[in-house]
Amino acid sequence: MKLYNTLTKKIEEFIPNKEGEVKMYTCGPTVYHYAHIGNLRTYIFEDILEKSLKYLGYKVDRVMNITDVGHLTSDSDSGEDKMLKGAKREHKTVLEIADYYTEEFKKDCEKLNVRWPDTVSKATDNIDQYIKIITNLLDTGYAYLSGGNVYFDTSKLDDYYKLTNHKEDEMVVGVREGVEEDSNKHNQADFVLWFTKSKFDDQELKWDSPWGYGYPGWHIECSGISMKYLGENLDIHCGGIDNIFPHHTNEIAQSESYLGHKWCNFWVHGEHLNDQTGKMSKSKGDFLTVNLLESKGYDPLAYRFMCLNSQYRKVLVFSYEILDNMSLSYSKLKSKTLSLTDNGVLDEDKINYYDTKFKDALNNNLNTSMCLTILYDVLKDSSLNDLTKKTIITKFDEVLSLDLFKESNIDKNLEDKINKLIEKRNKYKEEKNYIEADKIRKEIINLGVNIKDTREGTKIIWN
RNA sequence: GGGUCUAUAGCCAAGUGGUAAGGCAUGGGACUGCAACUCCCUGAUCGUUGGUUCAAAUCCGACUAGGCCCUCCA
Repeated sequence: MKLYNTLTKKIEEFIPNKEGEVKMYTCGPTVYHYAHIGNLRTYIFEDILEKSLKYLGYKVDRVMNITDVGHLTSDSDSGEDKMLKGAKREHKTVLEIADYYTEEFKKDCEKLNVRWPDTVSKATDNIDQYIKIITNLLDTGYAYLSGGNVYFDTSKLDDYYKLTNHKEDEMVVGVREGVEEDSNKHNQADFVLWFTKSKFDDQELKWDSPWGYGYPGWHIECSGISMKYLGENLDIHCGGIDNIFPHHTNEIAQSESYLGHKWCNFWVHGEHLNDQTGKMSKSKGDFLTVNLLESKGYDPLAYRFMCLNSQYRKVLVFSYEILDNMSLSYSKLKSKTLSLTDNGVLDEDKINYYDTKFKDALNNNLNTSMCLTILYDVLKDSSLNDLTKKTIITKFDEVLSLDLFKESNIDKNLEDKINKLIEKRNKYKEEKNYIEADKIRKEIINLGVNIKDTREGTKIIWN
């Protein structure tokens, strides 16, 4: 499989450390608020990657963290803890907040058919692991104590910026507002591994450590959890593109210093979903959640379809115009797949032919847009019988996960009611009383469904 | 200022050197009492500009526009 590797800035052939097996780590959410659909885009991408690897025959072992402590609004000692901020906002404890939003995140994933990873671990469940790593980094001189906190010493590394090509001299400190420099640091780029001293004394979650009562920095959790569950050699590390710096840069620094060897060969990052003004964020403009889209009548899977129509490395811009367009495409596609029958005999040659094309598209840096084109090709191929089409597309949907053969939930009472109305309408139609017939049609449409007159009679079209 | 990515029809988008996939919309037609659904037909020389080449949307340079990162972020 060819994938773009942020580490080399090239599309490369993906080769795992152990043939046929992939150890994959993906950065999880900080559960202090609802996820917006931009956040979820990354999880959709990771889901597609995981399922593609499996489709191509790899055994995939995937781990994700849940950040429920330590993620500050800044990496200097001046930041506010995101979790704490969420708890204050809602007058709850940090743990209540974490549990609540973890569940909400899980629900969003279910709605988007994002598979929950095999191993999902909370940052607060692995404190001993972080302490083990930090102790080692202090022993080997990669870390130092200052002002009560433990820092990683980036000056010990020649290639700290290898993921970004940043040049330290050219870096602009405080590009963002509200970033204060931490005077305890020896170098500008150093980062905190363990806090015992924060300006925010009311930090709820703290643990004993060799350096005092405190809590871990944000970056150490991903390194710790990854190594605990996936070992010393990782094959793929994913995340949103914004994580490249500083989060992933710091993960590499601390992990490789700890291990004494290269840690992860492939870094794969998902591009953002932007709104028309640029980056989507929770603090600005519409807070687009899956729930919001649903309340406006959109199927969450139409959003998944929208993501698949693009490619994970391309900026995707959100607008309701585009979502409307994609919703329509999606429902048309689905009505086609749902109308496929079980008639015919399986054509193994054709199945293999399309399966190969589909795999080629996935192999090509997850060309999901091409995957959809192949899907349309299958539907249009007049040499294929329905059963063969259905078999091929069912396989595709293992990766695409668009529920292409899942009927929407039909309300039985509503169905009866509509059928009665249709009967009534047909009577009027026979009498050529089209005024009354149209009235009934309008009534049916007002119930939220459509009808279609066919040779076999009137059919209900469920939206 | 440094880094990084992008620029293809109204919209989404494929294309990785040989004369532009696909989807949605639009327009026309079939079907219909009219419609909806469905089906058929219908559109672009690829941001601008140099260069390499027999041949470039595809490679190289410049320019223009835009996104993101440079210690919140997916």
